[in-house]
Amino acid sequence: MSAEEPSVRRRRGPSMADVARLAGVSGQTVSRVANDRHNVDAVTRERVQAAMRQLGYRPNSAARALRNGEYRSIGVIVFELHSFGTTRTLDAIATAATIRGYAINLVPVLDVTQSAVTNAFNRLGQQAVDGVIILIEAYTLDEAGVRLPDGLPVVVIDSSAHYDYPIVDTDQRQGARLATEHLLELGHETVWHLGGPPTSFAADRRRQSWEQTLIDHGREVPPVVDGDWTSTSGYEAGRRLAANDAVTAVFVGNDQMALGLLRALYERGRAVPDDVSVVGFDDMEESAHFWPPLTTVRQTFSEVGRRSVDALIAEIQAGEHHHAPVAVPTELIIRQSTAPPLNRNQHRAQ
Amino acid sequence: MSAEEPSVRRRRGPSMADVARLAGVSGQTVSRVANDRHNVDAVTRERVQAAMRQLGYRPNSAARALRNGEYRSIGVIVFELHSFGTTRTLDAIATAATIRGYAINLVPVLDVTQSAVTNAFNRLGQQAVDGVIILIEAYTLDEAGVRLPDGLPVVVIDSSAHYDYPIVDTDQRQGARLATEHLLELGHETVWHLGGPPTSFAADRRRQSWEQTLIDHGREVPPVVDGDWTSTSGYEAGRRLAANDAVTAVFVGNDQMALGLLRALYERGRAVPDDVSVVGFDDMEESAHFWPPLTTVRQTFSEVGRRSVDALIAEIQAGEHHHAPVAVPTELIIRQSTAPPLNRNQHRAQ
DNA sequence: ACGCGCGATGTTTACGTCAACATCGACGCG
DNA sequence: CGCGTCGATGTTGACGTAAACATCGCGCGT
Repeated sequence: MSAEEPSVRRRRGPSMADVARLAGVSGQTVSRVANDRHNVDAVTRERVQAAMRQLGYRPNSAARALRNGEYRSIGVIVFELHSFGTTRTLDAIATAATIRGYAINLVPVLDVTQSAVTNAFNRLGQQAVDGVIILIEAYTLDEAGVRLPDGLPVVVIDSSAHYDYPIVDTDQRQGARLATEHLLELGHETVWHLGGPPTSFAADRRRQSWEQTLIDHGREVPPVVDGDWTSTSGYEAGRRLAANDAVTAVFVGNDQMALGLLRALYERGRAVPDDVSVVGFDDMEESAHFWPPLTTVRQTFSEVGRRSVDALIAEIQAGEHHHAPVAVPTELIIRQSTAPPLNRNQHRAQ
Repeated sequence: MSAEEPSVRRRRGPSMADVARLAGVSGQTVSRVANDRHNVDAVTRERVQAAMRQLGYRPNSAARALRNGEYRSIGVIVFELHSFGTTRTLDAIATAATIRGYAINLVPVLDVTQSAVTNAFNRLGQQAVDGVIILIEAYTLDEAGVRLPDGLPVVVIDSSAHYDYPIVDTDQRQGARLATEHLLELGHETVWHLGGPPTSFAADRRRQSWEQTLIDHGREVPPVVDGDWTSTSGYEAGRRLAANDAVTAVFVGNDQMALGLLRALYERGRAVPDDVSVVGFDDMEESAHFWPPLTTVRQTFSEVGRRSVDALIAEIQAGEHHHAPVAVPTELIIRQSTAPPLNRNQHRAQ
């Protein structure tokens, strides 16, 4: 142990040339072995592999990237890792990319200012990536007069269609309609909405679709209350809704805010689902254990992640440019936070 | 403009040589401008920058890495992005690394098998990184007879001390003691424990510390119930605890499981905190809005992330090797899920 | 027996950047 | 007025890899 100690920390590991020397072959043969080419004699291959093992050789990916003109790496621009959706999508992207043989380069936007976004884009421009997935709520994108280098393939998740980039997203419209119609079918006269931040396109589409659904069914459209996706904002907005006896059904923009609303309703003594029905959006793992277990719209984040990686790699490899946005469908998960409305008498009686 | 158009623009962008030609200088001068060296005439600098803009030049990071022998990139091995802690820590790592001028290379372990872990390590060995942060629950590490290439600096988060790598982690012992003593001070005779998976070192340390605290106070140590961090497992384990009238205080290994326990207690008709007090661990954003708002131990994930990046960069740049593990302290956040026990009479009366 | 073909292996070179060294001209000082 | 100095800029080469091309030797067909 003491004799082996690598006291002289050398920056660079062994190169092909070192392996070649030890194995008594040329560098090219080492290269062929490293890349699993077939035209190498079995004996030679074995000898080279032994040399690699002995030296602890690992190919220098910088040299490889320089030589080949591609990095086999995907950049992912992310604003924050606090929301359930972003996290899950990132997870799915990482998995899909890994399976396809691409590495992930995570580029956080440090704060909400324009300059921070521009900065992140610039950083990414310098980064060793073949393409980029943008995973930030799009308003930030819109505000920043941001330009990624031409010729760098880009896929956008959760965004407006302002950009000439392919878009992959959950089918927000379909999900919001599912939620709203579920509540109407239970017999509620109308459905209130606790929405996400107005700056988010996802929130905006859910709001629009909720509104359209109500209109399609000839119902009144109550005023919207906005949160910012956090359960704290859901609680605060929820207190206003809880104080309003006309509210019997609420479609909430995500599960975290729904949790805040549930709390506000309890504090006000309004029973869920007897007095008020609540539907969320996302289906986080926890939602099944809220009290009562939350009826919600399940997003298939894994699918969103996978599809965006597929789209990006298609662009990288073939220069394909799919303009048709991909919309991943949702599914309504009915649990115990929704029920038919009690009529007024029963309600008051209880 | 049209005459100039590089219509056959293939994979590779413009290089220094292209910029140099357009600006009428040597490549070296372009390099100096790109790297903000001071010894360039202001006029020349301006001309070069104009050329860069016109061509959309961005330095080729592969060539740079090859030349300089460093990637300015950190690899992060991650098992899953489902748990609150992992996500937050990753966020903090990404932020800290970016500030220090390092990129993040995210390497997911695709599943729990040994080969997947080994595989991830191998992938990482090929990756363009100067160092590695391991952010997976350590048992997986232990089982896989894993070897990262020598000379590649590594920092481990949430792990055993079996490895010769620096460790940064939340002070699990102190946190568990805080939680347990809080419940004892409220007057509970003893404290039950709903722990994380036995394979997790974090879970193990919390369990040990809870037990030690009880022993130090001369209390009985009840049998442990285990979950796997998910709220579903918390619910299932919680049903057993809820059915046991002797249980008046529970320290839960994380907030997600605590949510499941709360649900189990409600279903059983046991009031929180009047019949049973509950303390969680983590302090997720949602915990403040559980019903009742959860008393919990706050982990400062941002600090854990920052410290691990600091430790890693110190190793990368100076070859320093800190063996002293870093333990980041926790803080008890008292909310409404804990209270003194009702005495038996009152309890039965209600 | 001779040459052709083919598989195994070697040699050369370029990928883009930047450190090291070389050069060149202007300015100051004795 | 000549030489030294210093700042601005240019030239060369090496980082590690892999494609393209070159070479070598063996077996097979006639």
